[in-house]
Amino acid sequence: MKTRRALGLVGEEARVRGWVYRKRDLGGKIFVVVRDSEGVMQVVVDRATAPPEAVRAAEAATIESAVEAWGRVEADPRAPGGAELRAEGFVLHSRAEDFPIKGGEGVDYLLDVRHLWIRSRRLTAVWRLRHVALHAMRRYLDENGWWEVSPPILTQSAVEGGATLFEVNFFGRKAYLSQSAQFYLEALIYSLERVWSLTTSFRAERSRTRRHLYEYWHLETEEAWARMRDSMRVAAELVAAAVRGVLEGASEELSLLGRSTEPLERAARPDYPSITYDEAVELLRRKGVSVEWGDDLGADEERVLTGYFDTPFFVTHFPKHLKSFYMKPDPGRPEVVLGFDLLAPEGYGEVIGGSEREDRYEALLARIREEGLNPDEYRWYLDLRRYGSVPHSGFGLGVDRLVMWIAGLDHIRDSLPFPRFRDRIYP
RNA sequence: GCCGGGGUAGCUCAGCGGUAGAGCGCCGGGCUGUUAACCCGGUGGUCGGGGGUUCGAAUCCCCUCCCCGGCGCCA
Repeated sequence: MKTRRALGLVGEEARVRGWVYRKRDLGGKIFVVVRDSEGVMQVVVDRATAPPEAVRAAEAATIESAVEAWGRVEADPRAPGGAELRAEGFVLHSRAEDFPIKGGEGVDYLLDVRHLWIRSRRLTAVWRLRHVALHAMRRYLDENGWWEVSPPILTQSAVEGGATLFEVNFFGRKAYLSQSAQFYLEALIYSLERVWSLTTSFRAERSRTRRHLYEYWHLETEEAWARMRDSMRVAAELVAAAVRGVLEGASEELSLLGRSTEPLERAARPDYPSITYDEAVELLRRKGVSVEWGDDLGADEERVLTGYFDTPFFVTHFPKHLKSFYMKPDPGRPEVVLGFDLLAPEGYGEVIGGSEREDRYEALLARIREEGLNPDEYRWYLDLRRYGSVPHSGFGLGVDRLVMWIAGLDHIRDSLPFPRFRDRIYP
């Protein structure tokens, strides 16, 4: 049985198995803290009362050895969790060699032994929290009429800039790892209308920040007939659903991670404020940041802006030249586009980017040419505007960034088990 | 790509021209209740790699590789 259940069986017999988390061998007793997928439990092997073979096994057990123990559960305030197993039997299933992680190691070293580091209680709590957040978002989409679809990862052309593509050899031809499923989702709205996907996206930007991965988990939506505001509402509801899901289903993980729940409670309702790019520039100037209209909002600017809000918030209507060619210009103000970002508070920054898409063939073609892109490469994408084009909008959510904010992590690498960032590809 | 910091024992680091060090870990011993247990003893090194200066280089110089923090780019 799991340690969590065994801890509640005071006065009864229990049997637990797992890995040695801590071991303290005193003269008369051996204390072995056993870790499993649900927590830890202390096993006490008493040299005076336990069978000799159990004592020998406990003596031989090293940190991270796989063990199994059985006996009576007794309440004891000195035991972690308030109860412990008084061993009547103890078996060493597999003795671990000297475990290379003892505590106090540096990040570089720990990343080299990431396959072992991921056993830590802290990281385990993150994976659980992540599961809960993803589950909550999937459930929200499912209950609101969205179809989950499976777009390709191997693609021929870019969605974002071409300089940041990972190239692969496709039987002698060049192909690329997907940066975004957006174009494929756009193709699917003509039959399913509301679609979403969860895929890995790849960006070969040589970023050295704590919020970039080369390979990240991308939750994207696309909806026919939807305007920018419709898409923003979905984005807010999706994030709020994830936050609520974690508050309800991962409260122990939040507390193990030392995460304050106050910012999360404020974000549990999807009524996030929204400002335009123009207003953002105005707010920044008021704080003494020197920005000109048309400048991109960098990390410093984002940080200042997040100081104005204590919930996630939107920034909308960016200057056209700052954003991708597929975003639709505002009909009343063609120098800005109907695009939006959702920024997480507490300095975490951009979690979602979305827009209403350009749905007119000629306008899209003109924008592709304006950007110096080759229209031939976007032929099938342009085709979508030739056969029953409709207004549509969508967004992409960085799952890892959302988890990073919800869990209160100080680096995106710990939002997933084997992060691909910097020059790390091992393990 | 740019700016800054750093590579010395298994790990974290000190040493910064004159015989390679500490703490932790590990191994052995002790201890009837530990919470990263404690006490005693032992173990441990291509000083990231290459070249140079010097009587002598971990230490100074050049090249190179790797790591960390930040910027830009984005999710």
